Amino acid sequence: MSFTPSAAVPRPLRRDAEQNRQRIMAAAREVFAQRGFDATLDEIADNAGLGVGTVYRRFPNKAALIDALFEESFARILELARAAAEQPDAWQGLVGLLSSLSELQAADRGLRDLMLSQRVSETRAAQLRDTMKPVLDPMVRRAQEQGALRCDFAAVDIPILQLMIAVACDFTRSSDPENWQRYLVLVLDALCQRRDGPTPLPRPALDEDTMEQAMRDWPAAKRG
Amino acid sequence: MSFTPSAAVPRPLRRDAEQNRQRIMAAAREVFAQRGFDATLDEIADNAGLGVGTVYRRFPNKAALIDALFEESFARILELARAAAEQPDAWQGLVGLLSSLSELQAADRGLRDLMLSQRVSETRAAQLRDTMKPVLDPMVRRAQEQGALRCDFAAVDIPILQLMIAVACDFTRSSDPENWQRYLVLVLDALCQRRDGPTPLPRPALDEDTMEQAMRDWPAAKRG
DNA sequence: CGCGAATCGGAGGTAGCATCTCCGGTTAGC
DNA sequence: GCTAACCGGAGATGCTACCTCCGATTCGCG
Repeated sequence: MSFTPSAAVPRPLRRDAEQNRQRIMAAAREVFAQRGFDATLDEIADNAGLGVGTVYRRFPNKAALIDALFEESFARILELARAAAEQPDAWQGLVGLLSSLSELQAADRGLRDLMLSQRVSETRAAQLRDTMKPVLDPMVRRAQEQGALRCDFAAVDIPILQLMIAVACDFTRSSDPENWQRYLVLVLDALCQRRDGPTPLPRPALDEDTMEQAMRDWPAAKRG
Repeated sequence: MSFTPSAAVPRPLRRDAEQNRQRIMAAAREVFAQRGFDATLDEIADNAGLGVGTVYRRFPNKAALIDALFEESFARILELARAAAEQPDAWQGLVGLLSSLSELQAADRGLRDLMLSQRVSETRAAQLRDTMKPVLDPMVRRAQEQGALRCDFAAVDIPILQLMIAVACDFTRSSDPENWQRYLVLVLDALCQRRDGPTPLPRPALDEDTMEQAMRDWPAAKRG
């Protein structure tokens, strides 16, 4: 039993190979961020300026590549959750967390696929859930005890709300990639215990033409 | 120039053919309701107890079949919208409309694909939008004037909220197909101008195991 | 410098899936 | 009974994504 993370490496990669491995990872980060996990490995290879074969020698398959990138993204998400949970005002913490997560997933589709367990291995998904739960649960309870968060809310609702915001984001992004903020604030107004008036929405509603175009551009509407 | 809708029908279908046409339509209604518009015509043919060839002789392609079913579904949606718009209490009308639409789309995925313009011909989608707009716009304005609906809400937000509820519905349906109601009420609480406390949520949050299973069963998470 | 092992490129093999066609066999109905 | 209309469903077609293969190239040790 070895305690070093990289045990029994028979031989380090040749220098060019190692450099290409880095390039592949970088390209994967970028391409996955834009297109999500259903981007092709061919795309990633192109983006890295390499052939697909090179990618496949370094990573046995697509899942392995995603897995190799998992740790760093996972750490980013966990970091946000921890920071949010440490806020004295738990409601502010929750608001901040939902905002940051929405922003991340709006900017990086791969991260979103990760958060929402799309095309992530079952093990990884479970790992993420198990790590997040003990961080989120107390924060939610505290926000409720402090009287700011509605008491019928539950921590498991968080991913579902993220999913809802993600869809709104996808749908409205073509006209302005920041339009998701409107729907985030709407959701937050749903979560608070009581309020005298609406929180001002940070973005205007889509106008007629934009809406029409959004329906066309929307990837999920593939024609029938 | 003829004013009859079915002009120049060269000859009525043979009796067995006409009966099969009905069977196909019925099967399509059922299968589309369960699986949405990406159900295969092969599935529909099976369900109708016929071969695919028969379906394709009657309808030149899948889009034509969907189109043939469009009118009746379209009428149902429009009917709901009109009824909602006629309510004296416009807020109640809006709440009722969002509820009914959500219920429809939860029970019939085809209807949802129709509402959200997925795989519906551009002409049809435009037709639906143009008909709905003059019904929804005044209702929204009235609800705002009556002081119940937040003033920064817009009628174009309605389809987006439907989309959000649809996703929540998809995600949570495996454990209980009525779970969407929880998220509908959340959304409604976001829309009202002011409230002293939260509207009680009609469904409990998903429990731990259900949540885990939901992530697995979810069609959008196709594995990586 | 030279040589063998490691690496690269990217054209295609393979697989899966959905739409739609084709034609030998069947049936309605005059 | 006879013919035009109809049926069935195997498979042609088209597409897309994952992955493999092998000749050409490059690294880097001796």
